Amino acid sequence: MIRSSSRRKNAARPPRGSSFRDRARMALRSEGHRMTQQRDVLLDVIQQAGEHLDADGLYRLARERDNRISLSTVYRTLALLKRHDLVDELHLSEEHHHYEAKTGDQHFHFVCTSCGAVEEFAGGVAEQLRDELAHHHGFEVTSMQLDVSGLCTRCVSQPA
Amino acid sequence: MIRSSSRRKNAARPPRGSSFRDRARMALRSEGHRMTQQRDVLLDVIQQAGEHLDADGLYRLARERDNRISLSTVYRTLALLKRHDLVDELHLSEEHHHYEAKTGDQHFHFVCTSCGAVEEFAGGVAEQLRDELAHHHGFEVTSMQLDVSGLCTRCVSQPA
DNA sequence: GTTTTTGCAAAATGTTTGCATAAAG
DNA sequence: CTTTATGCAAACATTTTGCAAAAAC
Repeated sequence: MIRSSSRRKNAARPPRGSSFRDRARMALRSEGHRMTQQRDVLLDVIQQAGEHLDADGLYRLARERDNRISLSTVYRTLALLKRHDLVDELHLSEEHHHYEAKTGDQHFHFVCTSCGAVEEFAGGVAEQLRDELAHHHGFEVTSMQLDVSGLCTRCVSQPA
Repeated sequence: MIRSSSRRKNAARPPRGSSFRDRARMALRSEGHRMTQQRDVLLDVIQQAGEHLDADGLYRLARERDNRISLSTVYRTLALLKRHDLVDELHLSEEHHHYEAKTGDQHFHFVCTSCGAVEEFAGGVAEQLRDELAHHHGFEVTSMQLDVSGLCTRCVSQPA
């Protein structure tokens, strides 16, 4: 007997609140991309680790679970996810890129210059800024990236 | 006859409102660095061109004036200027770094996703954000970089 | 004359790509 | 069986470095 849960497989979009992994899976499939072992592991790693990993970090984590993955695949997958707006590529102050699952709610980054910790903070500033730019400059804002650096709570209290 | 302008040469710091070039010259000399032809040209180029050039762009411009300069020197000079807080290194959404003379007054960047134009805008947001981060998170902010992307006035009005 | 800076070529990074093979559908 | 994705190694773009020669002081 067919229950109201577990609907038919061609559901148009992932249910509200679904995990990054589920959303990504669905988005990729619906565009005719194949769900390979490598992509599956990567999606999981990105979701779990969550915070600001670089390609090499993701590669390492993925490899711990399944060593049949190469760095090229990591890059290719990240590019694919980026194209589908599933991850954000961050340009923090380092020489390489960082990636994170896109959540929809705007948040920004704080990097501690002393210990290197990266923390996120939500942006009430965003809306205000968006308006200001629209009014004063005629810009139509599609994305913002705010990166702040300085000393985090711990490093403030215990100077190096 | 000695006039009140043109003071003695060991003035402690560059006069208020002096050009980037002058400030830089002075800062470097006072630290025992030598003022070479190459550095001189570069300082001038950075000052004149002003906006967000990458190393290669600066190299090209410098070379137009004096072909006795190499890309290595450009990089080395930029690193030196960065170390002395005379230029900012920007991490816009591209693969290479951009540089600009540090002015002291906070400004942020808007990149048009359609035509690629980079515009600056001053930040009244800055102070507010600094306070918010100090109070809510205990961060001591030393620098902020805000990069906004979207459509600039022209591209809004004349869709591609 | 001593020390710093330069140019060059070579190395080091981080990322992308061509191509034959493997896996997905 | 057809098409897409993978691994590998090689290519690329940007930035850094070692070293002998040149320029600054």
